[in-house]
Amino acid sequence: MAKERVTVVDIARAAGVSKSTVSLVLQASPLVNESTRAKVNAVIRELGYVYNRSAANLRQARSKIIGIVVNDLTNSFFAELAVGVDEVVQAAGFVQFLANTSEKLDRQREVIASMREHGVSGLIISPARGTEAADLAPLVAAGIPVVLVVRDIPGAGVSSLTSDNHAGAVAAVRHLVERGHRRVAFLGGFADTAVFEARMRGYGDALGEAGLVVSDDLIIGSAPSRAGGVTAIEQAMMLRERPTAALCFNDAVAFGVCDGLRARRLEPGEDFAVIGFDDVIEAKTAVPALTTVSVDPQGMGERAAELLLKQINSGRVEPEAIVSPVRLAIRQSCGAAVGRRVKEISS
Amino acid sequence: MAKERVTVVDIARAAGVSKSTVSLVLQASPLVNESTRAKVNAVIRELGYVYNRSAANLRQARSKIIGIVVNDLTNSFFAELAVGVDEVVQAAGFVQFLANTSEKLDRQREVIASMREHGVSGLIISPARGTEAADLAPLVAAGIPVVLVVRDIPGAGVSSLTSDNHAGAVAAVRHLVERGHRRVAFLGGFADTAVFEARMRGYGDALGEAGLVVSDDLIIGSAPSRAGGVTAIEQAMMLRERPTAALCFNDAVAFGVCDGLRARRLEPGEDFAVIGFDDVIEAKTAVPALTTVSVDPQGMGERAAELLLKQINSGRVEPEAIVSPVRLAIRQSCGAAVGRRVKEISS
DNA sequence: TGACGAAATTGGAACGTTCCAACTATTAAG
DNA sequence: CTTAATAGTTGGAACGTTCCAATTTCGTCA
Repeated sequence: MAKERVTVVDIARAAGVSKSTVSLVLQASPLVNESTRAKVNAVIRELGYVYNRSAANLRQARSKIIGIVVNDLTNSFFAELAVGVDEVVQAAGFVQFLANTSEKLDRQREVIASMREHGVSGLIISPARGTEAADLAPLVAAGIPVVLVVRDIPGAGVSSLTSDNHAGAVAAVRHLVERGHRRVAFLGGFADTAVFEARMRGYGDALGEAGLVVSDDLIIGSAPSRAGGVTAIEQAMMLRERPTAALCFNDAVAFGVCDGLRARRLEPGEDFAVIGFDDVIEAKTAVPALTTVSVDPQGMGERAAELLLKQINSGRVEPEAIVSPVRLAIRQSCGAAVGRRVKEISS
Repeated sequence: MAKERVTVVDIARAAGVSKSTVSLVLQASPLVNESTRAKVNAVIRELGYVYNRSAANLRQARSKIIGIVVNDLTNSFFAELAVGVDEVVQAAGFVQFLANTSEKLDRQREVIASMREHGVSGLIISPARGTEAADLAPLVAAGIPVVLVVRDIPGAGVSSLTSDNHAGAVAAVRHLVERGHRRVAFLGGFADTAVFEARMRGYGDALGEAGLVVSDDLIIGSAPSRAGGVTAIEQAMMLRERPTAALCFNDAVAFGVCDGLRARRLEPGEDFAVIGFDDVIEAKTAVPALTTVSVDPQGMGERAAELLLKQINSGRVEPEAIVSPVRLAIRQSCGAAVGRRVKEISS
């Protein structure tokens, strides 16, 4: 069944008008008379016509597709970001190509090339580690709007939307210090990323302003995952002078830190204060609820999409670097003023 | 810059061959001479040519795009499923359209329509709740291969890939019973889904074969989320005769149950046995590591993609309903043989 | 040397849409 | 009653590729 494709000329013939008129109807043009529009629409429904976007894309340049490439979909931060993007992109009548690079540069190169071939009218990219400005050059040369999210790439000449990592870290550490902590660790994350650098700098600055020295022992990198958090806290607890609190690179690490604490019979939030970063949805409902620097990934996805759409519609526009403010969501996991509760069972 | 698009005829002219030859080179046809192939490829690189898939799609029917629609990307089970799909689909030279429906039927209708317009050559769908066979009818009428994942829709006449929910539940409950539990609850999930029905039936059957009665009190539905798990276990703990173990609808619920348990100062795995369903990546690293029915979401995505690709390549093929086996991954969260450890601090 | 088959190459007609300029009806103004 | 303006409608030429049938080039064998 459905051997032959139904095309505009088929409905034109059936409706007794020209294909041009049908095309006008499809584009909801105000030029066509109300009654003919109704008739054409009726025939469209009747014959089960489906619009062929490949043909349309061929004729006109613009394409109603936007691409989104993320470095790790498995991380719920990025999954939420993607649904944020999808939300606004869909509402604008676009459709999203989503690709996952798993932090692999060659994979990223492939998917970007593939998206270009499909004529995406814009790209939202959370770049894989090690992405350079040169990787994006062909895109900007071709005049394709690009919005970088989460990780900025200096000198790429495209818009970016990042969160205020430095301010967030400062706020978190300040809070910890106010609650009496003197030995605060910075746990998790890969040291060679800009995000890590900014958060760690905020951590150091806040410590400094409180007159505390920052000790390299207390900065422990790891994979930015739950498993990484477990190993980081283990390492931290091997220190002679153990920390009593930690700012974690992200929420996944923070959850891992909580796990590791429990494995040592320490209750996060009571025996040790932990603060995360990102505020993924589970942060609110976890036990103890995670105190974290709220970045609102879904909202970030939405804003990135809006920014991209704006650039797409208004032709070419100046690249802008937006850093969105963050706020500290204070919940239970940082509840420990030092010594508030003396743990009976030691070790 | 890059005012004019570079097309096949441009490279044909520059390479001193015809556009047909260029097209042949692009398709890696064995028909063309090795030396001309090299020359053409050189020119392609030199001029920065990018292939126009819209034009190609227009000419030929097939499109190198597959669509994947999931009901909740925010749930890491589906995120992992999506990366599994992406993996094999990308390796096969396809690209994926991913859309999130948030369980909304009209959203689903829209995205499926949009994907058809883009000429996807196949669809992997994890249908929103309430999806009916009629919703998929236009797709099968148009001869577009569809693979349903996770949730099957009876009578839709398309292939499906589900996990053996019944057997998994049976294995889990059997394990609990062997460890001495008599009052086992079934927590979380919406009662009106086929997946819920299958898992609950397995739960009931296993109880029955052990000579235990199934009590409606112990079957407590909730949203299939972490928050839902918290409320479900709270409700369970209000019962006069409390359960000592629970099979949860999925891992998210199981994590919520653990949270709720801790909020009552009960340690999951010691004071109460909990088993999840799905085996998301965090299950392994959580503390306590979650005993769960392993479904391998990523592998499932891969198999779904392979199945779809097979159908796409081999023209039309009989719809097949595959139910993939599951295994019980025994970890710590079910560690409690009843009474094995007497909790000192009661309440 | 000529003929033949195989290997390469090629021009032109699609594919289904949009855009443009031109056209026809209809209405309003003089 | 003519003219001008306005509202709708229309045919045909693109867009960049693939496919087909036809053609050229080449090596081989009688």
